[in-house]
Amino acid sequence: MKNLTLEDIADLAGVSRSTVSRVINNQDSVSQKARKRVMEVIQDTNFHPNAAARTLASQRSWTIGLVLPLSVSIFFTDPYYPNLTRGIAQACNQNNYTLTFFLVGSKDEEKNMYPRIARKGFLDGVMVQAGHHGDQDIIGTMIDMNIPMVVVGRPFRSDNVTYVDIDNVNSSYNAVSHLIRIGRKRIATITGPIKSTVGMDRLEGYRRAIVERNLPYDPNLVVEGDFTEPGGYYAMQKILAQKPDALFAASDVMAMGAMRAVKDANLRIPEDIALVGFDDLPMSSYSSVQLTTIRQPVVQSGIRVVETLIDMIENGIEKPLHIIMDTELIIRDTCGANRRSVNLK
Amino acid sequence: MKNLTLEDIADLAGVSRSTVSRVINNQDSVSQKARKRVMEVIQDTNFHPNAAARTLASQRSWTIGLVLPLSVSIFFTDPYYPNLTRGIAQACNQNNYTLTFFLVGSKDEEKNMYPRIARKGFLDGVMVQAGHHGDQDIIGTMIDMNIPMVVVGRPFRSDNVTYVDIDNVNSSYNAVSHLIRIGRKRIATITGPIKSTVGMDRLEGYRRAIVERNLPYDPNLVVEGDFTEPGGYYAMQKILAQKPDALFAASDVMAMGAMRAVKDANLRIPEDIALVGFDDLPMSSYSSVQLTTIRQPVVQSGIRVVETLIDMIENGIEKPLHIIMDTELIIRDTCGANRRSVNLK
DNA sequence: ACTATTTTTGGGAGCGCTCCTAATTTACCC
DNA sequence: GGGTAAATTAGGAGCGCTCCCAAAAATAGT
Repeated sequence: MKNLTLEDIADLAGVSRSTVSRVINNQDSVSQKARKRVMEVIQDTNFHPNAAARTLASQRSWTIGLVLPLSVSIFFTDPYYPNLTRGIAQACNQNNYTLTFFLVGSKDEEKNMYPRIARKGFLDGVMVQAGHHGDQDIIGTMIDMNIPMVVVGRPFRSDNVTYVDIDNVNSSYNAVSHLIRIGRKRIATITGPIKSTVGMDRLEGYRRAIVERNLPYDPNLVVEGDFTEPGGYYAMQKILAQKPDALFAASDVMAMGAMRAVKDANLRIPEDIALVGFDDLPMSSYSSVQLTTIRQPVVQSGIRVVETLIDMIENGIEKPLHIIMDTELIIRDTCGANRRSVNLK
Repeated sequence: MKNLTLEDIADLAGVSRSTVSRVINNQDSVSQKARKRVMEVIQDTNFHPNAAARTLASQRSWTIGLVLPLSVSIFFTDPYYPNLTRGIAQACNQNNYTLTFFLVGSKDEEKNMYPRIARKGFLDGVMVQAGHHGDQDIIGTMIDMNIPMVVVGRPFRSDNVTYVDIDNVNSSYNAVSHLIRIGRKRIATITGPIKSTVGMDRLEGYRRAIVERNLPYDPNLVVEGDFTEPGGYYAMQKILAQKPDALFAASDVMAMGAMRAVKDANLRIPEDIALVGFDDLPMSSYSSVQLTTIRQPVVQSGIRVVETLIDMIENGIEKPLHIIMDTELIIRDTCGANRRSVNLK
């Protein structure tokens, strides 16, 4: 069975190639009669125009890419990424774009992946998860290739780049302020990787809250984590030696690890250690003592990223946009306060 | 800056379009001299051939798709999928294929996604996660469109389809047999969705082990779960009323929920309830009492799926293959036996 | 009825490659 | 050096669309 082409449909419908093309692209200036006839034939033959030919002729692929650089693939243990992906996929479907997926697994792969991502006639635009120094490579490549790009998370050099992020500094400032308000004095933190913007910013929020309330800033209470559960566990073991009365964990996954360490040390949450996490993963509410945390709108961020990118593709690139999504403090059990939620600016 | 084409490179290198094409496609019968010259120019100009044009001319896109149908997007809470995706992405990179991602979010989306997936000039082949009745639609569409396909997990109608799966019946048979061997008498199970092949098969393995050892098959000890943590929790609450002394959970995530229910009921694991899960997620070993479970090679399955598909694409489709990956019983704390691991056929 | 518009239609050119064939160059051998 | 075979090269045709422009058909206006 030979592949059908526009021309075949045209013959069957007794019109020209151009008319069929107009019908398919839903353009006007086609007579009712012709349109109806063509649509029938398309139905009957189950015809779908060849994607490559369309892309070549129109210079548009209706496909966008999501790049998860090396720095990210390590944290693939964090449900944050599946959720982000879900938002992105959903928005792509909604807008009739196709999503292609680049998961960089090793330094070697980067070399030949980046040009492949940016080559012409393939993607209309690109989303890059970033926030580590290593991510500047891919961002630079995309800028050089002049392909529309939206970055997820604030990259290190962000001036000429459109990105979607939350206000990490302010969010964690609020998380820690809450712990102080409740009366805790020795508040520790498990940070994200300190070479990442998320890690830095959430630590900065912690620092500001501490300093602003005239609590002593004790470096022994600050331990770097890696956004994994075991990472949180080991970090918390170190911290426990310092006799803290509260903890701000820069992610829920690390908070889970920390909780485990606290339990293993036979201490109680929140009585001995009050705890606030970050992310509001579904699993944060799957326990008898539920986690107080900062909720960030992961799925919505994904949607926003796609919408922003599509806007850039279809309406041209204006000046770089910095889009900040709202967060919320969800007060549950682990901080010891009464349950409620607080919108953060 | 105009886009470079093959012809431009040819001019710059003082050869013809064809020669440049040969160099790019790494074909022989190009003189050393010409090849060197062309490669230099390609380097200097940072040229990459247009993907759409290549696809149109060669009828190959070097792109494959992963379809997660509606039935799957519900379980996106299970780390199984991120891991599978990781294996798939890794194998794609290795083989220089690009991965596109179709996450079906709603019944409505299906309608216009399936033809889009199968349209010509777009994908060389497709991977479909399946195992529910609802997945027959997409499988049927792909077969009709005659596009190479590998299914992940055994679909309901599997005769004419190539798929990669594990032996679910035998694996859970072994899990339950282990509990029996240890001396447990009232063994309960939380199943997967019973309308899925995984759900059915793992239950069947449970049944066989019970019956074969002449234990009574008590329907009250069988509760359907949904592969989520809260699902496992509620299922276990029901089961606890039946005073079991062991549980086989059809997934680790549900096992986690079950453990939480057991703790909330002030019972001990493994003393009061012995527990075996299924999957061996990393998190299964992140607790003070670590989970005994069936390890399935998720990442490797992903790799195998891709390799099988590429083979079909490049070497044509032979008869349908049914590829079964090995599993392993990982004995840790929750069953009460001595830690070790047992390869399953 | 006969222009003057407007709406609809058809076909050429072109998107940037690959593949094929034929022409050219080079290598080889007596 | 001349003839043959082998290696290399060039360019045409074609992949299946979109876009543009000119031609044809329908409609309007007087």
